[in-house]
Amino acid sequence: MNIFDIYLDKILILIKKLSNEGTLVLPENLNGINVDIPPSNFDCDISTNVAMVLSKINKKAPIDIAKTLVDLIKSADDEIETISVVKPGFINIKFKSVYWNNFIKSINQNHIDFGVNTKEKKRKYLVEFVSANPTGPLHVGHCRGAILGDVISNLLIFNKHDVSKEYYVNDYGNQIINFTKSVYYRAREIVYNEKFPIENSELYPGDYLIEIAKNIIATNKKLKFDKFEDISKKLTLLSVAESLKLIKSNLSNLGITHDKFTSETEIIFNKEVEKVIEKLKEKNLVYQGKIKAPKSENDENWIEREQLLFKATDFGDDKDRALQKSDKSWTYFASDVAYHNNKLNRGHDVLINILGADHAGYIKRITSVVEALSGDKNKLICKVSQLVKLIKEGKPFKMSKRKGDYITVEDLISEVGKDATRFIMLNRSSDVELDFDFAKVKEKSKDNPLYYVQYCFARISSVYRHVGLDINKDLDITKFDFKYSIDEIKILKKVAEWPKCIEAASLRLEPHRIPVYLYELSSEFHSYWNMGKDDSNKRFINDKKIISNDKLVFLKIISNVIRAGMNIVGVATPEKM
RNA sequence: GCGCUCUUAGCUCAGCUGGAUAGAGCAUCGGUUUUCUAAACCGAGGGUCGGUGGUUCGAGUCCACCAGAGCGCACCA
Repeated sequence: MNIFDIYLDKILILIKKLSNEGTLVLPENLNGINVDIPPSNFDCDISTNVAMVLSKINKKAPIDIAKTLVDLIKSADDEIETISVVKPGFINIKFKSVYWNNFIKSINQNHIDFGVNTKEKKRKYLVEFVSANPTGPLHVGHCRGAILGDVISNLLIFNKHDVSKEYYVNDYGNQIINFTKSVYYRAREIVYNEKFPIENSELYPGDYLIEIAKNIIATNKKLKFDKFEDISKKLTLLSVAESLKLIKSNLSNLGITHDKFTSETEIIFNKEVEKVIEKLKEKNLVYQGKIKAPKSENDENWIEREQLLFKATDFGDDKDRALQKSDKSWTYFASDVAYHNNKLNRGHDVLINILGADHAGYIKRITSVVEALSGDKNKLICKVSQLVKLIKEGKPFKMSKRKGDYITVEDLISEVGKDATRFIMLNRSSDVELDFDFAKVKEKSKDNPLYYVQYCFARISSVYRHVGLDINKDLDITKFDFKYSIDEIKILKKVAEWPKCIEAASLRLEPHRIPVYLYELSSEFHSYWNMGKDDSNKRFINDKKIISNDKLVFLKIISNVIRAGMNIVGVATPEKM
C-alpha cells in the first residue's frame, strides 16, 4: 500500500465514525474521496478532497466541514506538523520529519517489494503480442506492440501475477502459400539458375527469402524443387520454421521471449474450429446468412453471398462476421475464435491482446466472441499500439514493402540499440502516434531520456564505489541517524509516489507511466546532486571521505526504485557511463 | 457513409480513472566545472488545453454536436 491509501483509510474510518455518531451524512459511494499529491506550490505533503465530496449531502460549505475534520485528524495523529484548510475546501497535511524517517525505515526493510501493488489479488494472465505473420523478419512497425506487450507482462509479473506470454503463429492461408511459393522460386533460382518471377506481385520480393531458400537447400539435400504441389506441404513447414527462426532472433535482440507459440494450422488440424462453432451454435449465435453491403459502397462491386456467420451484432458490433468462406474453408476469424477458446480452456483469468492500430477494427468482433464463450464482458482486454512515425535526417521515412524498402528490427537495433529503442517507444502513451527520430534516439545527452535515467543510477553507483561498496549488494545497516534535509525529503516524497505509479500503470495497462516517472525522479536527483557544488553538506561523501548511514540508505532507496523501474521497462542500469 | 484513436506552449509530449495558479523536454536567450560522473544543474520568456454547448460546488479530464489528423470498414491475415 502507498502512503496516500494509508491516509485515505484513516480518513474513511474517521468519517464513518462521525456518521455512526450521527454528526455527518455519508453518500452511498465514497469512491470520490481521495488523498493525493498537492500541487508543488503548496507547502504540504498530502491533500484530500473529503470535505468537498461531503459538502452537498450535508448541506454545508466545504470549508466548514473541513474545519471540523481538521481538528479531529490532527488530534489523532502526532506525526502531523501542520494541517490546513485551503480555498475550495482541500485539507492539506504536512508531516513532521519523523514521518519520513518511519517511511524510510519501512522501505529499507522490505525494499524488494516496495512498489508492488498488493491491492490486487493474484491472477492468471495470458498476454498475446506480436503474432506477426511468419513470412519474414520483423520490421519497425512490429516493434512498438512487441515492446508494449513485453513490458505489460513485466509489470504484471512485478505485481506477482502469473503471466503467460504468447505468440499466435498465422501459418495457414493464402499469405503462407504465397510465401512458400516465393521460397520455392528462390530455391529454383539457386538450384536451376532460373530467374525469380519478380513481376508476380503475389510473391514476396525481399532478399531474406534467398537466405531462407539457401538454408532449406543446405539442410534438406534430398528435397527436389520440381513441382510445387509435390513439395508444398513439406516446404511450408520448412519455410515457416525458417521464418520463425528469424522472428525469434529479432525478438531476442529486442530482449523479448515468449512462453508459448501456438500454431494456427495445429488449431485447424485438431478440429478446434468445428468444436467452438458447435459451442456457439448451442448458444444460438451462428447462422447461415448474408452480410448487407455498407451504405456508401458501390452496389456493383458488392457480391452478396450466403455464408456461416457469427452474431456479433448481439454484442454491439456493426455487422455479423463471416466464419466460413464460399469454398467452405474457415476464415481467419474462425480460427482465431478457436484460438481464443483454446486460451479460455486453459483457465486464464484475464486475456490481453496487443494489437497494432491497423487491426483496431478487429477488436469488437473478437471481444464479442470471447464474451459469448465465457459469459464475461471483461475477460479479454485489447490494447492498441498506435503507429510509429519514423524520422530520418529530419524527414518522415515511409516504408514500402513492395520496394523491399523497409527498416527491419535488425537494422533498428544495430543502429540505435535495444535499450534506447525500448525506452523511447515506451515513453509515450500507446494511444498516441509516436515520432521516432533516429538522430535523437542515438544522442547521448539529456535529450535522450534513457541516458538521463541511467546517468542517475550511474552517479549513485559512483558514490558507492568511492566508499568501497557495491550498489548491487544489499546494505547491511541497522543504525540510522534519521536527519534528512528538506531537499532530501523532497526526493523521498517522489519515491513515495512510486507505488502509485505502478498502480496506475497496471490498472490501465499503461506502462508509459513508468519511464515518465523515472525521468521525474531522476530529475529531482540530478538537481540535488548539483546542489553539492555550492553546499558541501549536500555532498554524499564528506571531506574526510566518509558517508553517513543516512545518505547510504537514501541512495540505496532511490537506486532500488530506478532499478525496479528499469527492469520492468527491460533496459540496463549500468554502473558507469 | 460508418467505426476506432487522437487534437494541450513554436516543435515533441506528460497530466495518476472530475480538483487548487495546466507541467516537462527540445528550440531561443542568459548563467554554473580546482571538490562524489557537466550524458548534469540554475534562471528567463512562451497557453483561448481544436471549436461550441451541456452536466456540477469544480471540466484539459465526463456527455452532445461540429472541425481537423491518423487507422480501419466483405471470403486478406
